[in-house]
Amino acid sequence: VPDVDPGSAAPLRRGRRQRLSSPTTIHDVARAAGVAASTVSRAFTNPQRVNARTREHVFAVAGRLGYRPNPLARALPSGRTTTIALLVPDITNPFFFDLIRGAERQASAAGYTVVLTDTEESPEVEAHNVDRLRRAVDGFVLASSRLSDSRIREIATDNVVALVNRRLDDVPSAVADNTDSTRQVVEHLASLGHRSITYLAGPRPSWSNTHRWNALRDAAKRHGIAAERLGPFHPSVHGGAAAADASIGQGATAVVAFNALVAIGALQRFAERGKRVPQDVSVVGYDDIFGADFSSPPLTTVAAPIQDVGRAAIDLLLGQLDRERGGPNYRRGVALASHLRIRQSTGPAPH
Amino acid sequence: VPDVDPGSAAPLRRGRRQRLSSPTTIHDVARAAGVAASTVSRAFTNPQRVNARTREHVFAVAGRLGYRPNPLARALPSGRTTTIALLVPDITNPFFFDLIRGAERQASAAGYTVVLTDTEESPEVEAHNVDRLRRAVDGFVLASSRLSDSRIREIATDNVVALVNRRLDDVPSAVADNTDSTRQVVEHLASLGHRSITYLAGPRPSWSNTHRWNALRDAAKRHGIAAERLGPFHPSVHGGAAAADASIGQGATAVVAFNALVAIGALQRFAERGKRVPQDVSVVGYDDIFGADFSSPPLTTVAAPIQDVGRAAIDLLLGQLDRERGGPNYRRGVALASHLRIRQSTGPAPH
DNA sequence: TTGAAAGCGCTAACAG
DNA sequence: CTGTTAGCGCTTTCAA
Repeated sequence: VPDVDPGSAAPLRRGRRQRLSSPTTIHDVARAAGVAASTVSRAFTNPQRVNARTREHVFAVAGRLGYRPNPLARALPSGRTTTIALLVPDITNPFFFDLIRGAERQASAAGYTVVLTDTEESPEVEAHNVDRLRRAVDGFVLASSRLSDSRIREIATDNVVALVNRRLDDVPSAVADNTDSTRQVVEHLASLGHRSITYLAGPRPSWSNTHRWNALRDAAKRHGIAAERLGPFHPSVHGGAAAADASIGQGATAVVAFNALVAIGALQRFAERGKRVPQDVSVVGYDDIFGADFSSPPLTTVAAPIQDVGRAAIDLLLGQLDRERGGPNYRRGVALASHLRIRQSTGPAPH
Repeated sequence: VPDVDPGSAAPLRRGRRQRLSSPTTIHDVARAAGVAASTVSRAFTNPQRVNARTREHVFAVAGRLGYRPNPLARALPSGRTTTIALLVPDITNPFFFDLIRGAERQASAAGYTVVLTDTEESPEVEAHNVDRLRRAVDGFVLASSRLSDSRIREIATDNVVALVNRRLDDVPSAVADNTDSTRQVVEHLASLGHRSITYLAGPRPSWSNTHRWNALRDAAKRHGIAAERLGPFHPSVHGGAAAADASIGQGATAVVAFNALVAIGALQRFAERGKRVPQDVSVVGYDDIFGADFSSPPLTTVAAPIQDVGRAAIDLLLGQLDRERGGPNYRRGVALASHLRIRQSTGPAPH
């Protein structure tokens, strides 16, 4: 690569981005190929509507010139950015890894880019991010949204939205259904002789939190077992420590934590406080995250096909996008079943 | 849920995005404020270059109309997207959480959006993602890139890039420096009576892998200790199982794993194979990830301020962007020191 | 300090 | 099947 053309003193570096050689445009290709710019455009966006020979010629020239369509310029007139925003409340929660990966893969497969933002458990940050990305994406996947129902409806009015782990009329959603798996949890604990279950609650705005608690309370009632609720606690290992202390104060023998982070935090705190798991207290957590299988002791969890949930959410979103363009594939929502995965943190009730 | 509004036959849904009321533009504001569109534009991008009174008036009108600048339209003429791409080789590796969060926070603080992509340990996917995002972002942060030096140089020629955990002349980078912490590892193991250390290698294209192995070999030599290398292994818990088996075959008494995922996988495999840690074999891993503190036994690790590394990488990138616009704050690179965090996976050499 | 005008690179009618 | 022509919403000279 020759360093600099000695003939040109100052030029070559005009424009605002000095070292970036100004990229090949549709016009460069058109000129070099001896066709109109619109033909080049069509060749790329609607190949079947241009003569096979000219099309191949255009592609050849474009390839030779290293032409790459500018996604921004493409998005402006069409309104379509082929970008999807994925909002999660806590990017450091391993629960979201698989969700993110599933969503990313499904989106990539469809030619979409996903921009990921961390809302840090704050409804305000979440709303602000939506606002900021509004015109830069084709739609939003709100995962475990902390926004109010009304705020979500509002957003869904003038944006394409799919929800994850949240149910709301008229807004498509992909959720992990914990109804049956929670029943399994209750029966598992009941069979071990537990007469009372303490739920360590997560964030109030979390739909999953309510869903899980309701399922637990109902199943417990059906089995004639007491169900208590403590919290809410921050959905992290730190929150788990607080939750453990609270449950000790309450004399719990079996706790079911809002999520595995809280459960793992509780496990650690129980150990510090001299409570043996599962001899003194049994611990169950939702979400079979990384680490749940090697905690001390390994954690009994409710496992959901979360990568599939991520995929489904993207499908729901793309379905709506297609519907807007007249496509038929639009679904109201999906619920994927989860199941109990028994490990060593649950055992017979004490006494 | 009412199925369909019976009152509206077909209308209400015109344009390509039916239910989206066409958003307020700069022209709407201009008209309503009785000024030229360019004045509205200036008011938002260069406030000090428009009369204070008109500026306030424009803002008032814009606020009343709910005007939001369209980032795409803004990016087209200016070439600036205020978006940064962050590429990581494995989004499910907890190591990257804090990196991502640090980068995200620093970027947001500067008004930038980050798009995150998972390259799944593949140089091809990585190169492809760069290519695809080329014109949609202002710059790239390549974290633990799996690309070759020459490919990275090539990319850095016509893109703004910052590297994480990779050193390369002329390309700014933020790295966790493991030189001193690796010396600490060697001295720690030596003081426990180990005479030989086995390194469980990570991906060949990983700079960290080479960096760590070199540091280990050098420190071992200085202490008159043997250093062996096994691998490469896939940088995951699965790779760790293979690594454990290999090290058992080799009779290792002290292993240092490329990363904590491999170390945790090895821990599990050692347990399955009846090897006690640390009585039979000591285990150390790089990266003090989520889970390292509650594995069985808790893992001795090399901990780095990885969130700060993420921040630094963004700073490096923004520094270059500013330099392109004439700003001075441009730095070649930063190296943040890491340190040994001793837990229970290391102990006296057997015999 | 402000307005008019010319694009940024691409898409999408509309003719031909 | 292909070319011409208008923009998409905004920025940015250039004059006034």
